[in-house]
Amino acid sequence: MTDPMLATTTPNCCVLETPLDDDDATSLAHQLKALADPTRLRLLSLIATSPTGELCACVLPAAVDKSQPTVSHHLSQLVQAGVIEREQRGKWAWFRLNAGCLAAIRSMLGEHADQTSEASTSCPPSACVN
Amino acid sequence: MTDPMLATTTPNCCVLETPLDDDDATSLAHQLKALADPTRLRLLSLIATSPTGELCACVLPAAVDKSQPTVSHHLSQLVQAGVIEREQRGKWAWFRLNAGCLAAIRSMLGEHADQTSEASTSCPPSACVN
DNA sequence: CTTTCGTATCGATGAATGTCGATATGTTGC
DNA sequence: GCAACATATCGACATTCATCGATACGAAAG
Repeated sequence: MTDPMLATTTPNCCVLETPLDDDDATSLAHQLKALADPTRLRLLSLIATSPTGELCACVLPAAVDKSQPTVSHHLSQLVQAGVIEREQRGKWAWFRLNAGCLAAIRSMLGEHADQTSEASTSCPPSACVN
Repeated sequence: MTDPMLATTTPNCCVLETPLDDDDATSLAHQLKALADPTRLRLLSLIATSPTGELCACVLPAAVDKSQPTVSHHLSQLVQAGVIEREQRGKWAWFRLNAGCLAAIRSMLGEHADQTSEASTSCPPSACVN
């Protein structure tokens, strides 16, 4: 209605199709914020790449070199964001990836961002880390 | 080498393939942090959905209802992260999406996150916003 | 050259966040 | 019930960050 050149495949789902309203922007920002931390990304990555598809919390403090409360805190953030799922098994807590959530976040970042431009700079050349 | 069940399409690029080392996690976290703010997401979305593909900075403070210094600050963050590009044209600054960067971030979140699971919860039911 | 106007930088401030030690909760085994 | 252990919660602290007013920079116009 507002813009005739859009409406290709996805109606109004992602950042590249329709200007986000405040609510959508806030909720997407929440999701991304849950991912936007080195320790949480490493935890997520460890869980996601586990051969069995799940990982016991007991190995994680050592794996990411952080204290047990810190790891517990980060795991809670990831669970609350819906990126991973928690299961109590005896006295151990096991975590599993929720791939659907990650896919949803990815699609919010643009369903067809690939065909639009073939990675001009890929991203920041080197200024990225700072 | 470490895990025989991987190596499907992407070698070692994303969170779902290989456990991230500290450096990769830090740089990905930086990228995501640049996106993980409601105001920046709205700015990005406005620029990305502009019919001409670019937008003058002069319209943005009103568009997102934030002060001019605040908008300038957020635009700088997005430029530094490589998500948008800046071009000085006369006394106006114009911004354009760098779709390649967004695609790169998306692929870091998982090339084939789609086929792994069909959005069980999609994401957090409603607890997401808080 | 001076004024005007768009944008960036500076300084300050209040809020959010990552981290950890201490402690509470909860589950297993004796 | 009690001891042992895995995990969560609490309180505190340092750091980061979003925001804005004031101001500096830069380019166009007169």
